[in-house]
Amino acid sequence: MGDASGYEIKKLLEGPFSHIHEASFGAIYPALARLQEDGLVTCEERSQEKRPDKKVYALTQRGRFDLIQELTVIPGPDRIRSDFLVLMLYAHLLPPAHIANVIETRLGILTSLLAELENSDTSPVPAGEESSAEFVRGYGKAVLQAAQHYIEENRHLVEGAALVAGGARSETDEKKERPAGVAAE
Amino acid sequence: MGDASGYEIKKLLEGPFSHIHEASFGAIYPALARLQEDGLVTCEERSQEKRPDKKVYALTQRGRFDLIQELTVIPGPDRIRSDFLVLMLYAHLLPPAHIANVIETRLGILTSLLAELENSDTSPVPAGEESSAEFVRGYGKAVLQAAQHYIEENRHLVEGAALVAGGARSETDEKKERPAGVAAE
DNA sequence: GCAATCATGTAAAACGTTACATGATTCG
DNA sequence: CGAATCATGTAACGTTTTACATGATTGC
Repeated sequence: MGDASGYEIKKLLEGPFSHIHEASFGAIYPALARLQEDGLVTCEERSQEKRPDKKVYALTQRGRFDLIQELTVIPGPDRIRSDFLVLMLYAHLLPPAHIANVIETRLGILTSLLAELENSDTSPVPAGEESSAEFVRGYGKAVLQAAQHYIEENRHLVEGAALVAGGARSETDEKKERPAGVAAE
Repeated sequence: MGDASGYEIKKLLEGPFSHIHEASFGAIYPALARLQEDGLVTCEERSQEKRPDKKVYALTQRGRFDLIQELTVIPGPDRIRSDFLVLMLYAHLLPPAHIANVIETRLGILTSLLAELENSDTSPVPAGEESSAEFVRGYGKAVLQAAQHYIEENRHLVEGAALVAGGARSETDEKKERPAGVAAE
């Protein structure tokens, strides 16, 4: 999708592409070095003023060919690790105030990911790639919004869990507790 | 969520929990062995007729305590690797027939995952965990359905070239991959 | 002044998958 | 009769994170 440095790739994977894939610097930099060794990308060093130098990588013809080869494999199901959902599965074991806190944090995460997707609407995309990029962005929006709405409308299922079981509600949250949404009943 | 063997845990992560987390046998069996060594689970060997023996693991009190400790960490964003979305990002580089095939396969995967979630509605859940389990199942349904609907209504964005090329959309496409790859435009 | 952003990279350690080994039973 | 399901496990290999190292500039 155009030339980029390792740092820029990381930022993309944290922002508008966070619903697609993730990678750390320790994965990205060695990968770029390997690709360059194999002649699949070229590297152009750019000096910048008031900023560290950067290395901008670009696909070679062989690189593009190899990419296409990789892409012909029919993809299996997405691989997901949701610490959030694992936690929700055991919501009944935890203090309701903590669950409320987790839910608020999650809604904040979803809101900021959606905001980043909206922002990237206006960012330029190379010719011929507009509709592919639009499809992927739209997919992210649809899924993130579904998650957001579902959580908003069903949070009572996990925040109410211990209300039934216990008589007293303890304020013994050793973490920083910011309720903000426990009341509704 | 009750006692289980390694094999059963794997089946859960392939079926009703596939939208939460994944793990292979090579991760599960060593993990169970470690947990047992640390006294966090107990293991009961059960002989079965006409089936291999199985080892049924159960959380100990210390195991449950440790679990709760782990769960008090506020979860970050979900970690996702979607080969499907990566491919869609480069849809414009691939033959439209191949994209159509990939889309059909994906819709099939989503349908079967949803079916498994519906099935698990009727499976028994230990007392006190009903609403947590329901929340997580409902989340999965909401998100998978959103993906399904989005793909159905926006597949033209990535299959676009096929529309230009003319009507003949072959239903004879198998789930098998055709190594076409280089096929010209 | 302190934290964050920009920017690249290495090495140890942790993590996880894949492939293999074994073997009975059931389904088509 | 071959494939899938049930069932556990190991080892090699590959991948990935985490932590460290460095350093200028910008924002609060």
